[in-house]
Amino acid sequence: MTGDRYGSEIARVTVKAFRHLFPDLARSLPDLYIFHTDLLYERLETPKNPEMGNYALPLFDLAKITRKNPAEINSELTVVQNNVVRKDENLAHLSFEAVGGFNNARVSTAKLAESVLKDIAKKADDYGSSDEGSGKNIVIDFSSPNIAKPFGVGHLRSTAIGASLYRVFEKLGYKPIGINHLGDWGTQFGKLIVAYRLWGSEMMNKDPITGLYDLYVKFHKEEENDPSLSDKAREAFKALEDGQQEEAELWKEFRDLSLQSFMQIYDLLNVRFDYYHGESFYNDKMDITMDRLKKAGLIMESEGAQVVDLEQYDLPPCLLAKADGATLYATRDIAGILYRWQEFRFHKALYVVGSAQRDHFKQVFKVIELLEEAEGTPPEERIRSRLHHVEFGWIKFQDKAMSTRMGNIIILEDVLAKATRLAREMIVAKNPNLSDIDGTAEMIGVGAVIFADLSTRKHIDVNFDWDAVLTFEGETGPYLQYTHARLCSLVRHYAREIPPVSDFSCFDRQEENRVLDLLYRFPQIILEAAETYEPYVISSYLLNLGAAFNKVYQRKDDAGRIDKIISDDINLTAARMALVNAVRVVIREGLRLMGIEAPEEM
RNA sequence: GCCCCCGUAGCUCAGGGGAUAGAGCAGUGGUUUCCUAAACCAUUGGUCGCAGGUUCGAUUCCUGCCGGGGGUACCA
Repeated sequence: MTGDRYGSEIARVTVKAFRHLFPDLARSLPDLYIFHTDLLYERLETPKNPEMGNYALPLFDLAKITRKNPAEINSELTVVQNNVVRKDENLAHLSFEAVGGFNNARVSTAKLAESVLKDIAKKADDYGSSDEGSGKNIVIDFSSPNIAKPFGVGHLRSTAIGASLYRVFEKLGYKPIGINHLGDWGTQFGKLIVAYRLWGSEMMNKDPITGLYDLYVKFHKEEENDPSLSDKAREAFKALEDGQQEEAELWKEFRDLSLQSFMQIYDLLNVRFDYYHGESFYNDKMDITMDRLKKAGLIMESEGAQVVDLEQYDLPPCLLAKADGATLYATRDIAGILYRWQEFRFHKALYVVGSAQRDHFKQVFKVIELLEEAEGTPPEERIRSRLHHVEFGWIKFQDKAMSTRMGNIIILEDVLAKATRLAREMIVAKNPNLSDIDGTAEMIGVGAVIFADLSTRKHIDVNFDWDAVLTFEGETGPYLQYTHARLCSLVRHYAREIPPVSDFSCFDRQEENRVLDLLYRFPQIILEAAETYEPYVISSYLLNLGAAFNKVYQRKDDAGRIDKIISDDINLTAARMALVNAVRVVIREGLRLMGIEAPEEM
């Protein structure tokens, strides 16, 4: 219940009331959750409908234990609760109400306003920050596109989720270490080298990445008619692995070209990495890794390949080396884990990789576990429990998987460019005097694309839908940016320092309570996003906050006129501006955590 | 074959043993002498894939089936 002051208070009052109501039960079943503040706190829910209050406790199971009607317990309970609260002026802001089997608790809007607005005014952008992660490294492996292939929308999820988790953990005081595990090694380079030698001159005079991509697609097409190409590709890769100069030079050229083009995209997305250790980075660590696994007695030969048998764990064998001796990606991942542990002593290592690779990570993590057992690593040095595969669903297009090989892919740069162009048109139509039209259009276009990607839970497969990404209305990034821009506009209109609020009693409406309740929960939302590795928690929260505020912003008085934030009533205006500023700060910070910029005007 | 994920409004998605199943988009009707209408308000729309089971209570948990996707040793 860290930080949730009101929840704790409600739990305490309720436990007190239960002890009073059920003294016999407290003796016979002292461990029952209703007699323990922390256990009862765990049972508190947020009411379905905000009008029902700020917290709710369902009493149905209690009805069973006490053999009483839940509604009856509830009405007796609320009488006692309200009595307790009335007698203690420190708790006078709480009230309880019985609604069927739900015991609903409310925090007075004025009190909520006082604590939340003061807190946010003081901490500003640091609201919701903590130092719980202080001194702890979190390795985040994300994005990891394949060299020599275009950066498709399929790679957006890993990039957006990873970049967001990076910021979330950083806000909680951890030291995140972002690693881009580039796919810069493997048999596809054999294919590219062969393709380049055969058709390179005709393809490579256009844009290099498009050229490489065309070569890749062409290779796969030709391979169907000419199986000997596959053998040539294998040979070329073998030559590369053996360090043949000609192959190595080609590889380096492909890698440099790709990296250059990826950097443009990362700049647009505002994503950065601490390391670009791709797969090739581990080439010189493979022998040591294999030796270590051999020494631990984990490796056996099977059908010519070197494997770790995992049958007793219900997993297919983990392949470490092919029959021809070439290593595989599992080997590189294992080497990567060992290297990262040695280098960073991470508290956790996250692998933001699609769910298609679930079995792969299960295998790799299991091998690590077996290695630690075999080597007798002391418990505090073991890393298995620190490793997490943060998996997510596919991005499909028209219900089909996108495939680079088939040439059926949507290029992220095109999507970003299209969204930005559309945003620009909108600005020109609506706010042509805006000073930085191009810069703002980019923030909006890119923000729309990122938000769309982070606005569904990560585990489900999503269909890429041009319309969904290019919509700026409703539950979208631009909706939040727009709300934020209007808040900034209010601050500009107010045109003076927002003074400390002296009287919070003007916050007395349901809609304001809702906004304040959401602001109050922001720190918990960040924690939840970190615990579940789920940026969606933040996007959905921000939409609720935006909608709740817009309701306040556009409410009307009895005469049907907009009840303005800025009015002749100086004190009322100052108080409302404190609320405006708080919402502005939280939306801007929330968007930042998602990797989205918030323009002050749009 | 076996394993995993998904199936909720026309569309895209939330919810996840209990309070009338929620949003956005699309549809319909409103709101601006303008604190940015990229907004707000109202309204239409659901046998929560199907069939059983557990339970006082299931859209939610369990089993089976149907439909979609993914994984299942030398790709990553």
